[in-house]
Amino acid sequence: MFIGEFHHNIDDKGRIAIPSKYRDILGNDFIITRGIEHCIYVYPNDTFNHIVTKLESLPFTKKDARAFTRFFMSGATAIELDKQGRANIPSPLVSYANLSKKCVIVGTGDRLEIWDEDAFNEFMSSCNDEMSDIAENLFEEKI
Amino acid sequence: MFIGEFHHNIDDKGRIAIPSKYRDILGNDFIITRGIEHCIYVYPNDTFNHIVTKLESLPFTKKDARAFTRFFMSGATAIELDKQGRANIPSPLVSYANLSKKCVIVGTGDRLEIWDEDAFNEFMSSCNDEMSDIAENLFEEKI
DNA sequence: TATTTATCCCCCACTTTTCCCCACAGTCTA
DNA sequence: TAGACTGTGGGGAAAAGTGGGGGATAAATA
Repeated sequence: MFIGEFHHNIDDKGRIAIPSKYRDILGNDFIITRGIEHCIYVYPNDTFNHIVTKLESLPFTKKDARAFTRFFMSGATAIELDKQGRANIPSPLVSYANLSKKCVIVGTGDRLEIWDEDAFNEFMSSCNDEMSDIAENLFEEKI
Repeated sequence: MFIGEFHHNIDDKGRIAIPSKYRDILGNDFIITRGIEHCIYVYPNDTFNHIVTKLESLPFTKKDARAFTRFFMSGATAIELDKQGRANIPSPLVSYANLSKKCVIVGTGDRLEIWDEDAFNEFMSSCNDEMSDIAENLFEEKI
């Protein structure tokens, strides 16, 4: 399970070090793709394949299915870590997530997310106040 | 499986390089045809044949079936890559997809899509805002 | 039928990008 | 304090993408 928050730099070549703590779970190759809030999702192969299977069950004749599949699959890239444990982020994803230099890598259970540091701080502070309301509607009964 | 996003140029002769990453899956000959959002779909032969079978199962007595089959089949062309790994796009498809110079080639699971860069950016930014909503309604239960 | 015109491929050469390797600095551990 | 590990930066070789020229084949015209 992915937990925690790490602050790493992405360099001019689009390389960013994956926290060593995660490498055991991720292995040497895995998938990254566009995330919904302009961040990057990092999935172990199994998890990603599972989502793809779900998406493939949707017909391409449905507009929303096309849009989401395009969004999700076109952003996806198979990553292999180099000997230093870094992932090479393709430039379309770098610009999608507005990664400049300072990045944040956070674990969110079944995946990692890579954020631009400023964007992450902004997002977190913007919903900190609402968190009480957000939590309110998540579950009906006791968890 | 086709994933990823590549930015290539189409030249005056209508040639565009298919990303080398895809050539293994596609092989040397495959099918391209009109896609729904004014882009070009690229299918391996098997996949294309499978869709054709599906379309043929629709009765020609239905107006929509006739229209869509006509749309899909009339645009189709068999492509052979040249020795540089480029596909020659027939001019009707070039104009259908408004390809000028800068193009985007994206993988969407079972096929590739070739877009004019401007058109692609426009489409993606137009549905970026909705992507959260779209994702919201795609699945009811956990995927 | 012969000549011209156009089209399509193939090949070569250049540029750009990508990938892989090495090196260094800071931190933690034994 | 020495050694190992982690994160960061840069250089060089190889691959991928791009553009243009030339020859073969097909179409068009006299």
